Amino acid sequence: MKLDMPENFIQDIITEDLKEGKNGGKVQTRFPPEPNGYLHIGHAKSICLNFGLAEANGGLCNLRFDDTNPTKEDIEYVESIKEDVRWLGFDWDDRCYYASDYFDRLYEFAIQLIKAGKAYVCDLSPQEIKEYRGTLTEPGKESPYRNRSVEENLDLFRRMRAGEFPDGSRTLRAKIDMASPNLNMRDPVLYRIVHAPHHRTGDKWCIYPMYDFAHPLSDALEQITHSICTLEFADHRPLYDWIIENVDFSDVGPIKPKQIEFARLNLSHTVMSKRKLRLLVERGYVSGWDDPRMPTIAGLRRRGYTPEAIRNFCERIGVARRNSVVDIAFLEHCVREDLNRRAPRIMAVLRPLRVVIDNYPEGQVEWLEAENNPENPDMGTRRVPFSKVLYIEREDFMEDPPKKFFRLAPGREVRLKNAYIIKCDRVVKDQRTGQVTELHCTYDPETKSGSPGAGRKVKVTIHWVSAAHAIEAEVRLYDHLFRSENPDELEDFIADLNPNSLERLTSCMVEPSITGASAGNRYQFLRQGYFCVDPDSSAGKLVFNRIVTLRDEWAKMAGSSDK
RNA sequence: UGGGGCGUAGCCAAGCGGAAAGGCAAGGGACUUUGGAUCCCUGAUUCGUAGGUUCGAAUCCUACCGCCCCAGCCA
Repeated sequence: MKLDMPENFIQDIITEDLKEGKNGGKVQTRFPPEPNGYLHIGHAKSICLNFGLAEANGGLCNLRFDDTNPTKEDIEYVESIKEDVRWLGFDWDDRCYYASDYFDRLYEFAIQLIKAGKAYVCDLSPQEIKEYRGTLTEPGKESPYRNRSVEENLDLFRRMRAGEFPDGSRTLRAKIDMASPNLNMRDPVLYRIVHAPHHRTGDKWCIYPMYDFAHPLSDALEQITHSICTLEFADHRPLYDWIIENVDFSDVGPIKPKQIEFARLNLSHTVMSKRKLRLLVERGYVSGWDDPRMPTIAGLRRRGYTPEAIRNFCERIGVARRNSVVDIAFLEHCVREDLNRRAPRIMAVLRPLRVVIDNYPEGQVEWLEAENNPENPDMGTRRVPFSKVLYIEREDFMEDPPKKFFRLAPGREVRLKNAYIIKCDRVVKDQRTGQVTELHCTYDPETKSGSPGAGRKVKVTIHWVSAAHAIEAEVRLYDHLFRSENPDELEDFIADLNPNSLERLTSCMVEPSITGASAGNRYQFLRQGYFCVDPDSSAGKLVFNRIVTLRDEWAKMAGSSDK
């Protein structure tokens, strides 16, 4: 996987380190997800960064599951995470690690700290620890258990491990500084007692290391040179460094990992926290983690996004320390750009309006040639059937058109893509509702595409499908999940859900060349957007997801003031 | 009122003492058998504010203002 990483401040740091000969010229990164939820596009940014930086600097990136909290993690998530990282196009070879694989060594490191008088077993309850911690503006108080002897600490810690004490009754704490202005340094908990089975280590442990202890040491064990994480961990860096400096792991290697923080990705019109995404899934606001409206990798994949588009997006948004909200329009731009080059064109009528070509011979069928992708002639051509009765898009006809409407109207002409110019002669309406039910048109036989007479200009070209040959399909149209640009800052983000984020059209008509399409296939429906075959499709019925619309000048005009 | 971060166009984002990159969005035009694509053009006399240093400041200094994060035995 080759990423064209633009320069960023982390690359600057790496470049500087390399110049100074740090770490023997080695660059080693890691992507460390906690298996407690599905990956989303924010993780994609981190994945691209970690794998990209490693690759750009001749190094490697490990996949490491940060699974130190058995009560929140599950094997289901590790499988989905692996699938998503792989799908994005990254390869960790045989370097898939688990913090839980290090539990034995981490335990030894803890013993080491105890022996050095730098950690102690504390009997304070969770509530007491909180009270002793102090506040943002006042220093904390030292635990009465802070100065136990090394022997007693060793004994107690071994018994913690042996399961002699109930959950919450004791912890192992680092002995640092209860008066530190950085709360993370006020004797942070290193180990807690949790009598819960772990998805990988089973019942072997009843004490589990905290992130602040496990993470720097896992990095050390893997000899990570640059440990990249998000901004909220900046306050933890002094603790990260304290662990690295106070634990002796020189037998594993000389590299002392350094933590570097960057701003996580926020996307407009969606939420990114696992908690909120889980809520959407659990309360049924979406169909699942892979609902095509979700910003999860699984959701984007099902929607039809390509890994290339997502990677390109991640590379182009930049890496900085400033909190920001990237406009989702930029993500959409990235897929359009990718799909414009790759997606074959086909004609599909989403909201059919029947058109009868009065002067076209009954029963005649012409198979007309159509380009598969004007951007790429190598993609070849196909034949589409033309006959007397067609469907066109309801939106492509207006009985009383406004000034800028160039499409079909009584007495007006349009070109049918790859076919003929037709003229609208008569409008048939439902007597009761007044709804237009059918158009009668005449075609100009001289204007067949490719023929000498085809040069005649009309204002616009529309798509169509032969009624007798059309394949009926369901099409799901998606819009932003939330109405607000930044639902995250709302008191009640659920109330901001876009009621129109999904529209299902069940009687769409697609040209017959679609026959045989399978889940995951992507197409451009001419003039409408990019669509992807959904796994819900069955032999009898295709289901499409709209990935993204095409840019639409007319929609912009129509959407504004005078329609 | 403690500590840690961050303020460059509507949204991202380069810039690191010597005349404010680029992308998205927006607007205008050319072209077009997709109102698609493509191609042109239009934006900051100014970088949160105010002072200061300097021949010269978005870049250095000072003060102020604003926003984000931290008081889980979560990560």
